[in-house]
Amino acid sequence: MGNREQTFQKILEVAYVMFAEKGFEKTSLAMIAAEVGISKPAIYYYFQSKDQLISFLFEELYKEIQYDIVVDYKELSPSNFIEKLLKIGYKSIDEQDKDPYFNKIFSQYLLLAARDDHYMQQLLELQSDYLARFYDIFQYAVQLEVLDENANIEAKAHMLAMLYDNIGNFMLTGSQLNYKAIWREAVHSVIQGGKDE
Amino acid sequence: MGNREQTFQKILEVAYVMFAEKGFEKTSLAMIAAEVGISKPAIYYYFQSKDQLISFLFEELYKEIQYDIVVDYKELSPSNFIEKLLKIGYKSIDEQDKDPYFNKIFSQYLLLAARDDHYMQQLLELQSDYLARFYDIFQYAVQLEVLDENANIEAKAHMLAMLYDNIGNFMLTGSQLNYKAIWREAVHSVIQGGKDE
DNA sequence: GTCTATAGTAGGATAGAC
DNA sequence: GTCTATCCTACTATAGAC
Repeated sequence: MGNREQTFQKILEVAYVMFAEKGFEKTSLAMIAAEVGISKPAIYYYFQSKDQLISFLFEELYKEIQYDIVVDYKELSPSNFIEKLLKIGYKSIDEQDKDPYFNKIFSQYLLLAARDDHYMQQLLELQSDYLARFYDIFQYAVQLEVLDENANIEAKAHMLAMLYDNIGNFMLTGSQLNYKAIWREAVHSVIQGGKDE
Repeated sequence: MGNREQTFQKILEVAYVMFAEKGFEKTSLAMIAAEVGISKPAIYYYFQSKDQLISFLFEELYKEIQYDIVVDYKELSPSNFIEKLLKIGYKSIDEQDKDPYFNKIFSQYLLLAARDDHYMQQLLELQSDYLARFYDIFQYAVQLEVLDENANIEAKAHMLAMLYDNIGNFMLTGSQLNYKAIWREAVHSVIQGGKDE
């Protein structure tokens, strides 16, 4: 890795942390530069503007998220279906403990999206991709006869997706809830309810 | 209402809308003053600083939220329990359609809270109050024998509370989901799951 | 109670040297 | 590739007149 690439990555890393901790607006380029160990104008060699730096960071996160929920359908069976569904939630809970910055940054992009169509469009893509993954899993559950085909598959899938999403937000506030128990309850409720209807 | 009170309220109303639309940082006191029809320094007659205006607005919202979920336990019976629980969600969904500003503002205070203990403390109070209300309702459900006492009451209550909360966030992004169907599914899943265990 | 005028500060961004 | 120096703009906040 050359000097150029090194500084570039360092700026991104520092910006990621500072944006998460202080927010986009309250983080000035001067502060980032100081932390990186370069001067403010040097940042302009790598990024056209502060907005472009923020936007570039989003693109990087965007790529990461898309590989977040991965399910290997070949592994799914009627007997291990619930277990696999539980693991999806557990994994997310464990990861959010590890990187406390991610959600702080991400919720800021959500706010930006309310005023910027470019971000909004990409976030909506993420969101619908996200909802679709849960929906796919539930459709497969019908095939496996874990769920009745008359059960309200879509509502069940969206419910779990929305809960999954909000666990991250709650962890952000530092609430010490038993998230795994909540997720377990949700998964069991949804699956059992679908067998009885 | 005197002139003084009138201008004071007008500043708050204008600030509420502009903060929601553009965000705290991108809304200057000059913009608020222009919209109100006074000059910028005039705002300092009513508020010590911009931060104090933001903080005051939060206090007002804080009071509103606390009266959000109201349940009259005398009205609850085994036969109408699910119906009443459904109404709590429906009401929130309908109200968020009406005031699109509330969530946009509120999510900004959430971000502030991550860096300001004062906000964090109050938000945590709101959140635990909120979780407790759902928990109380579910404990009452056990009394009514709508739910088995061995059912995981706490997890069920927290699950519904978190879903309830995130419906607002999703509506903020403009996602056109069938929120009432999702809420209905959640309520039914949770109650039915609890009877069978 | 609201104004005009202005101080003081800090931000993003650019020009040009090395 | 990184620097110094500097510009422009916009903001919060204050002083003091009316």
